[in-house]
Amino acid sequence: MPRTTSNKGLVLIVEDEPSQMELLSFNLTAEGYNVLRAEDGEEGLLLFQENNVDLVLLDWMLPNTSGLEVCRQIKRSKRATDCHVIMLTARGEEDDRIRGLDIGADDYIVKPYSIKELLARVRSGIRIRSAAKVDDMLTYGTIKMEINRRSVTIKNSVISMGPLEFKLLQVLLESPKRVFSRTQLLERIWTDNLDVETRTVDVHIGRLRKAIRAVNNEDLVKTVRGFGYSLDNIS
Amino acid sequence: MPRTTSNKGLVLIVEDEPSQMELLSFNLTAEGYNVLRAEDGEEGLLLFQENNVDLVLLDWMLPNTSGLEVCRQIKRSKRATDCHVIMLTARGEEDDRIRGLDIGADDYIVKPYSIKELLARVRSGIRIRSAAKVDDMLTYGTIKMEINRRSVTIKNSVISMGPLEFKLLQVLLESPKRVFSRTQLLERIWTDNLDVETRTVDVHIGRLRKAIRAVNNEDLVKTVRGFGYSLDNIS
DNA sequence: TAGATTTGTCACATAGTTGTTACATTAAAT
DNA sequence: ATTTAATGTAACAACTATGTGACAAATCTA
Repeated sequence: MPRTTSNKGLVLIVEDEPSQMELLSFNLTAEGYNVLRAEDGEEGLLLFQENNVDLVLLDWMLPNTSGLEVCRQIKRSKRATDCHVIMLTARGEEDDRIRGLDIGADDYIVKPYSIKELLARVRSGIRIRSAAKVDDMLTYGTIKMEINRRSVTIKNSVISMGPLEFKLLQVLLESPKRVFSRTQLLERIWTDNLDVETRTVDVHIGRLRKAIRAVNNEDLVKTVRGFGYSLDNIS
Repeated sequence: MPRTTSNKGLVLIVEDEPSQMELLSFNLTAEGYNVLRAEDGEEGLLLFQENNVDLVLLDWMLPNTSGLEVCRQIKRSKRATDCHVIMLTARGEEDDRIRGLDIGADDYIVKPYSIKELLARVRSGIRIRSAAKVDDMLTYGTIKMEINRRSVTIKNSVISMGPLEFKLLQVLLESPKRVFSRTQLLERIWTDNLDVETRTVDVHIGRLRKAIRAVNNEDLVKTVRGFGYSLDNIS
C-alpha cells in the first residue's frame, strides 16, 4: 500500500512485462510519484477511469485491448485534457508511433530507454498538466474534493454528505484557513433562499463534521468563537 | 456464436464452388483469420447477421439470392461501416462490377486471381476496418458500446434500448464517474427539442436502468441526490 | 394505413434533505 | 465560582427530490 500523501502526481503504468513494470514502478516511486499498475489494456482503462491520473505510461504491445485502443479511449474521455500520455514503443514500430500520435498520445519513448530520460519526460508531462487540472480538484491536507465527480475523500476514504454540506466544504476548501462568518456562508451557499436563520449554519457545520468524523477522528473544521468557522488542521 | 480469440479478424466467405471455397478457406485459415463459410446468399446473410464479421469475400454468381442482393443487404444493415466487402467477379462481368461498387462493395478482384494478391487485399481491408471499429467503441468495466452498430453489451450479453437511452448511456460512458446534472444532459441529448421538462431525464434514466437490469442486477447508473446522475460501479 | 415503438408528461409513493427549536455543553468575562 | 453568551447537536416536521407505472401523442416501419 503506497503512502499517498505525496503531492507529486499519480502515474498509471500499463505494461505487461513484469521486469519492465518493476523497473518503472520502482523508479517512479523513488521519485515520489504515486503509482498505479495495470498489466493489460482493460485493467489500465478501468484504473484510469476510476482514478484521477496525471500521467500514463503506456506500453504499445499489450495482451487483449491494444495500446492504441487504450490511448484512444483515454483521449476520448472528457478527462483527456488533464492527462498526459507517454507511449513506450519498441524500435521499428514506426507505424504505431505515427498512429499513436494521430490519436492523441502526447509523447513517445523508444525502447530501450534510459531511466533518466524517462523520468525527465514524466516530470515535464506532469508539469504541463498540473495547471489545467486545478479547476476540477480541491485539496487541503488529506482532503480531496473532485468537483465534477461530487466526491470527497480523506486519506483515500470516501465521505458521503448532503448537497449543502458539499457546497459548504467546497467554499471552505477554496480558502483554507480563512475564517467565514455565518452571514458570509449564508450569502455564498443559500444564494436563493435568503430568509434563513444564522443558526442554521451551525447545524450544517455540525453535519459536515459528523460526515468527516465517520472517517477521520481529527476535527478539520475549526470554530472561531465570535466570528465563524474555517478549515484548519489543529495541532 | 463461434468467436474464437484469434485477433486477426473474422472473414465470411460466400462461394458456391467447392474447390474455390477450399482454396480460400485454407489460405485464410493458414494466415490466422477465422473463417465462416456460406454456400449461397441466404446462408451468407444469415451468418453475417449472427456474427461479428470483419470482412466478406463475396462471389458474384450465386444460386438463390444473388451476390448483388447480398451486398445490398449487408451495406444496408447497421453494421455496414464495420465490414469490408470484397467481391469476386469472373472476367467480363463488368456491368456487375460497376453495380457492385455503386451499391457499396469496397473492393473487387477478378477471377482468376493470385492468392497473394487476394491475401494482400484482405489484409488491407481488415486494417482499414479495425481502425474504424476501434474508433467507435466505448468501454467502462463490463459495459461495451459499439456506436455505429448501436449495440450495447454487458458481460457479453446484448442490451436493447431506445435511441434516447442509447445517447444517454453514450454521454455517461464518455466520462464515467462524472456527475451530470439534468440540465447538462438535456443540453447534450435533447439538442433540438429545447422545451422539455427536467423530470423527463429521470424517466429516461429509469428506462435505461430497466434495460440494464434485464441483464445485470447491479445498478450501474448512480443517482447523486441534488446534483444528477453518473455512471459508476457502486461498492 | 395499421401496428409497433418511442416519447414526454403527469400523478403518486417513497426516501432523503432542510430549517427550526429546545436543550446540553462550552468558553469567556466578571 | 458564577454568570452569560456562544456554540453543539438530537429530534422533528415540512419540504424537496427521485423512482416509476400509466397514458396519450408523436414517430417510425412494414
